[in-house]
Amino acid sequence: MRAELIEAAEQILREEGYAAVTSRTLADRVNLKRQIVHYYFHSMDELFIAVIRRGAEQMRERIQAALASDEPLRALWDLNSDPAQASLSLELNALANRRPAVRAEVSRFAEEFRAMQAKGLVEHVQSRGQAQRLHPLVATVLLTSLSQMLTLESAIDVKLGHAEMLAFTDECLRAFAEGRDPPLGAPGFLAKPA
Amino acid sequence: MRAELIEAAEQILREEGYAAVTSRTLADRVNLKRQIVHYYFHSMDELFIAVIRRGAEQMRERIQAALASDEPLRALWDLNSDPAQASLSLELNALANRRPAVRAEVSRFAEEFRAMQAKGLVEHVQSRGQAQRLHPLVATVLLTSLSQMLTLESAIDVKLGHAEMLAFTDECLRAFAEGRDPPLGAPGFLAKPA
DNA sequence: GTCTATACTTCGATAGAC
DNA sequence: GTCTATCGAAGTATAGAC
Repeated sequence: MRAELIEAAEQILREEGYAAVTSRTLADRVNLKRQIVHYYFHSMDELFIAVIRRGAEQMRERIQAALASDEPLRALWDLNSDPAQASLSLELNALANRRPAVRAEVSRFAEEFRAMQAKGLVEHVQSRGQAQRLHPLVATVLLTSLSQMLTLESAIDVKLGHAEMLAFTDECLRAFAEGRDPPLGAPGFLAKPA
Repeated sequence: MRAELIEAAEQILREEGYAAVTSRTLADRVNLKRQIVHYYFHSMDELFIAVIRRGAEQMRERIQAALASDEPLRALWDLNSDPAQASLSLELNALANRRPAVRAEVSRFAEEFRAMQAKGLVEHVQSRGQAQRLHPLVATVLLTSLSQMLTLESAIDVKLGHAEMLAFTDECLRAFAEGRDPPLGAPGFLAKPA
């Protein structure tokens, strides 16, 4: 039941925002009375932290899978472009802004995942026998910021420049995968082609 | 009084999030009773839309000022890195996600400002007698996404990679201003150096 | 314009029956 | 474990006095 409540909370968080996560909306999803929430969680803070920790475990696995794929850069781009992932991330950030107890958890995991991605990219470049070019943390920040921002804008019908940006990104990812230099005026990303 | 309420709403939106913008917190800021909000605005949607339109006018002026400066690219970066601007933008996005009436306004202005910045960058490059390289919309999306995301992360104590990203960006902006090619592995941004 | 008064809803949280 | 009952606080909104 506790697990079901956490799952329901994550869904509501994604679909309707943190303001909609209340004891009532939660209990409705599991077809129980709203007091049940307080039985499993002493406070809403505790519930949110449980959601974060569970989400973090899943995210850790997804990042590892992406880094283990043939094209880690593109897999990470796709992962961060997942609308569910992006809106969950947005809501948790907004929540972190107003709940100190939540902030500590969110920033801890955010930094863990950033470090993880950067480390994975370094190893990928090394495994291809290439030299590092762009700082791995810079590449990671670029990748996650752009993909998440584009996804969030799409959710509110902002689309000007998206086609151009996606085409640009795709060309960069393709060039990197094939060991070519990126197009003129584009980020050279991680590695220097052989 | 109407103007004061709009100003108060914007402040609360920035400082405490959209969930904190209620008739009570608003009225407290202007030292009146909470019913006053309903006298000036028929609904909360109407209030939010008034906030958006007023904010949009200011944003329009700031973008124009940035584009008219010596270093438009850097001025735009600084503008989007303003914590007040970034968190207001985040809250309006979150609000737009849940209030359809708000969404239409937000996406309209977001696209207007994006087009405005892109057009300004094109004119700047032309005035320097340079050839276009990176698509102006791509440059605009890159600029705003990165600066806003970094600012938002700072607000929740996420800082891993920020120093590297800022140093990288600064070097790109400097190279562009001085008509040099950007550092290896970096975005070439807008123009091809003479 | 601003107030008091009020209606109705929802929130988080606790106490105690079963 | 899940329920009923209840609390105090806060939310949007309306009616009507001054």
